[in-house]
Amino acid sequence: MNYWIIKSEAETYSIDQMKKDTRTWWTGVRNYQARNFMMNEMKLGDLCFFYHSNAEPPGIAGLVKVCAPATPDESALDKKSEYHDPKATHEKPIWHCVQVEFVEKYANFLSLANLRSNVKLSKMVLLQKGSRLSIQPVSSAEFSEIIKMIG
DNA sequence: GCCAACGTTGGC
DNA sequence: GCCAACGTTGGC
Repeated sequence: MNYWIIKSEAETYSIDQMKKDTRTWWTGVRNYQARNFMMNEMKLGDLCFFYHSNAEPPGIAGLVKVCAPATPDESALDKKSEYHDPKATHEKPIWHCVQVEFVEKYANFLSLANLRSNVKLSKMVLLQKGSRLSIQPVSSAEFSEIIKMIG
């Protein structure tokens, strides 16, 4: 089992919307490193912290799990989508995404500032300077430490 | 709203 | 293949 953090702008797609939808394809990722995590490393059942970026405050809002493996991201092929990529074709879709399923919304929202205050998490990808990757790996030690903080 | 950090693009 | 210019991310 691997662990992840997936970011979403709270204004665009929040944990509340995730809860309402139950399941959603994680479309719109247009970064190769993040895509490669979804295509090559995310496994069914992997747990992902749901992170609100560009939020006030930013932080971990809940938990989801991978419920379907990566398939072509339809939004890249859809001319009307804001995520449309003119270089993507049905033969070479370029972008792929997994489906995730709602697990939990945390009663104790865990802010970025709070995460930074824990020295055990200082190596986390999320907390490195200039780290903007929208899908990031989380070690099992980091995962259990965060679960402990959420309580 | 600012701006540092990062990824991508495209000229050469 | 280099690298300047540009667009985006995301914390503050």
